[in-house]
Amino acid sequence: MEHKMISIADQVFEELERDILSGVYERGEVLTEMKLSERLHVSRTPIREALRRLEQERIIEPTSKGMKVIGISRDDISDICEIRLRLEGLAARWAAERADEAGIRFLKETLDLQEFYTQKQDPESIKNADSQFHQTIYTLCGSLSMLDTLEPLHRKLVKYRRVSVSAQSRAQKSLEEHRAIYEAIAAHDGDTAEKLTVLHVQNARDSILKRAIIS
Amino acid sequence: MEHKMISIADQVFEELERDILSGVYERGEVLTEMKLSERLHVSRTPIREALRRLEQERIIEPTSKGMKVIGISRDDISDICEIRLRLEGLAARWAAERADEAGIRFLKETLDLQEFYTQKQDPESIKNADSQFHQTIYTLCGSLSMLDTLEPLHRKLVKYRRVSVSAQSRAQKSLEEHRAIYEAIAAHDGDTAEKLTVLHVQNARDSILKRAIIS
DNA sequence: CCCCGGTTTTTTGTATGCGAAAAAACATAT
DNA sequence: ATATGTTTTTTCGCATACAAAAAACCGGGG
Repeated sequence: MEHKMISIADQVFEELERDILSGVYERGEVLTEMKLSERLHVSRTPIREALRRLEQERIIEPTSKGMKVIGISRDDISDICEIRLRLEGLAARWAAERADEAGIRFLKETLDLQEFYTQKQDPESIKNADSQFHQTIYTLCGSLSMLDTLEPLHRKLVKYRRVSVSAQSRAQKSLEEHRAIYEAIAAHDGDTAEKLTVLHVQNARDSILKRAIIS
Repeated sequence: MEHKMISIADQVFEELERDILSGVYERGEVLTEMKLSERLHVSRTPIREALRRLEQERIIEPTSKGMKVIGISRDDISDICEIRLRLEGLAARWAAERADEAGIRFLKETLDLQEFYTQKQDPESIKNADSQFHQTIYTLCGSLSMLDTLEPLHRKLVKYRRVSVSAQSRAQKSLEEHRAIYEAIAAHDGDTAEKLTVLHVQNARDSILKRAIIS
């Protein structure tokens, strides 16, 4: 079978995105193709490609001299949460209505994983499993447009979600909410799935906005 | 400071996007860098960049041999309309709450333009003015995340909007709905703006889905 | 002191070459 | 005739060289 070849450009993109979102590169810092090229020991071509993708996601911004790292303001976070509030419920509804058994089993697996790490109290892994649960719903909902819409928004919050979910009480509650959402989706109960998801996103928003001190 | 220079890559992107969305390149057709390179008389580099952006917007899809033009199904259109239904109202609300006087004046101008072309019965220009009105609201709402979310969705529908709006009765009705929305935004009445916009998007959806025979 | 012209430097934009990987075409043996 | 192995072609990924544009610099005149 054919292996999925991971291009250098992809690796650079992921590395830069991770490093920017996790603060390795600070807000306002200017990245130039040349500097990154010698820093990462690859030619400018894949660097350019990665920068273009970051630009399209508004993680960086072109300036007269290089690309500037864009910060995310408290208002941005609030707006993104509001947008998610309107969409995640619909995504969950569609997942409930459209997912097949294999998809539901896969969702169960991600849920089990989250449960495992929550018991372990491993914040980084909890965050990943939490994200995975949402991303899986985006996929199960059977609309690429929904996936393309929610995924970038979700990714932008991931930095602040880590802070949020690392409060053990919130992690526990998040797990319970996920479980309820899963049950509704597994039962193909769109109404309940949507309702529960809206509540979940509201709670997540409150948790993020309460704790987030935006740099 | 000199004026911004429009790169060849940008031009190629816009040309390809337009040609794909308007059917010059058909669904399923495979585009290779070399062919496009000689067809458009530019090197592979800007072609590559444009193709990458089209790929990210899921307008084309990588295959073993070249990039394949992705079609948009009736279900896709329906889903996109449903997503817009949840978001456009919020965008209009924010625009009403946040836009300044200059922004409102600008919105008025796009509305006047639409009125002009509607009287002229010039379908292509009507479509553009109609799109412009929505895009302006996305901008006025003061959330880049909202802009980035709604703009790609809106662009994907533009092909079918043309068909829809070319029905004179719908064009007239759309204009009236826009005017009402404008009034609400100009009066900073978020509730009304949201309500009217939801109705407007519903009507637009019905109009598109009724007429669209997806190739 | 400031500002205005031209020059230098920095940085991005584009073209092109080379090699790898995969697909296609071909040939050969059973 | 088909299956399998080999060569040829296609296509992309990456690196690099060169061009163009914009920013920074600098020296002379107000």
